[in-house]
Amino acid sequence: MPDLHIQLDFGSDVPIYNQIVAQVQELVLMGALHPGDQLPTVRQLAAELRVNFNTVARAYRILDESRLISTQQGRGTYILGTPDPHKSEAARRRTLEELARRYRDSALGLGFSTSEALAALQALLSTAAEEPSPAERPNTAAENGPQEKV
Amino acid sequence: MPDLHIQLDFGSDVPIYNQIVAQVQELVLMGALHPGDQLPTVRQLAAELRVNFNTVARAYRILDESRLISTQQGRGTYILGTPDPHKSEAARRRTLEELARRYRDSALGLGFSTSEALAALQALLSTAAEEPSPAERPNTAAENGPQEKV
DNA sequence: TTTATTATTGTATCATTGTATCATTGAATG
DNA sequence: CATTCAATGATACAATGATACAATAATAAA
Repeated sequence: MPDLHIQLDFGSDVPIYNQIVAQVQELVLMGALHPGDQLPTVRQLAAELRVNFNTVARAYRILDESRLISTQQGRGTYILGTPDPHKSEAARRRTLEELARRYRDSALGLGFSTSEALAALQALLSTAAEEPSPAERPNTAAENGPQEKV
Repeated sequence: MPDLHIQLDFGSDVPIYNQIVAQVQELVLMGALHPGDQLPTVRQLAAELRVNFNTVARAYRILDESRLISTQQGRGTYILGTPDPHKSEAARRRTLEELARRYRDSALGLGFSTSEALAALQALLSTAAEEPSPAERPNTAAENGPQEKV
């Protein structure tokens, strides 16, 4: 759990929670925080910064909504995996193949044939015609990161 | 002791224990788990899912209270009689569709298109040509399950 | 076999973490 | 002034984790 060295300016007109948001974003961008890293708890950081922990929680929630971190009740908050660009194309491909294997095995385990599994996927993809552009979609999933407290 | 192939989404707002409950219900409903089958121990499943075993225990307790499983201190947890003995074909179909949805969403989360997801599955199914016939799968069912002293 | 010991299983209790809701503050505005 | 509203604080809560415990099984000892 790294010390974030966040510096607040209580005289500023920019709200505390926004200062926290900005500085965490900065730390991630500069590479001081890596995917999977656990952030201080809302109460720890709040004590360090001499603010109410709700203010830290509010900052964390904003960062969570922007998919930069993952806040998990009872577990903590973790830096979320960077969207895509850092993962090599080969690694992405291997992950996709692993997902396909899992889907096939699950279907077989339920007594379906591989052709039925394939047909089910085709049916799903044809019904949901509107396929969101990967560029626009705010990276809903991938959630690889935070479950392991590194 | 079957591997349940439970997949958790730590970023979701639905609690872990509810995700476990839902997926076990699913597995029973579609016939992947039969009366008498022993579930993984709370610690085994917890280690596999990277969560605290109390979380698994909480899920098991909920399933026990709904009379779907029987948790027995010192013995383990076992599938009870299914409330609906005829696992409907519709339920199996719904489960397959849910699995397909998960596969698609995971692929999209990795930045792949739906067509790429489909192609990956097709490639996998073509390479592994040996497909076990569903008819051959013997019902590994409850024939001699570990007598539940309920 | 019988008994004692050890291991494994689920249970109970509390601590820790983030969340939800409302109260308070203080500055902007009329 | 009074009003309003965003920012922050206080409190209660839900989800998860850590630890000790009790019940059952498995094994060893007598």
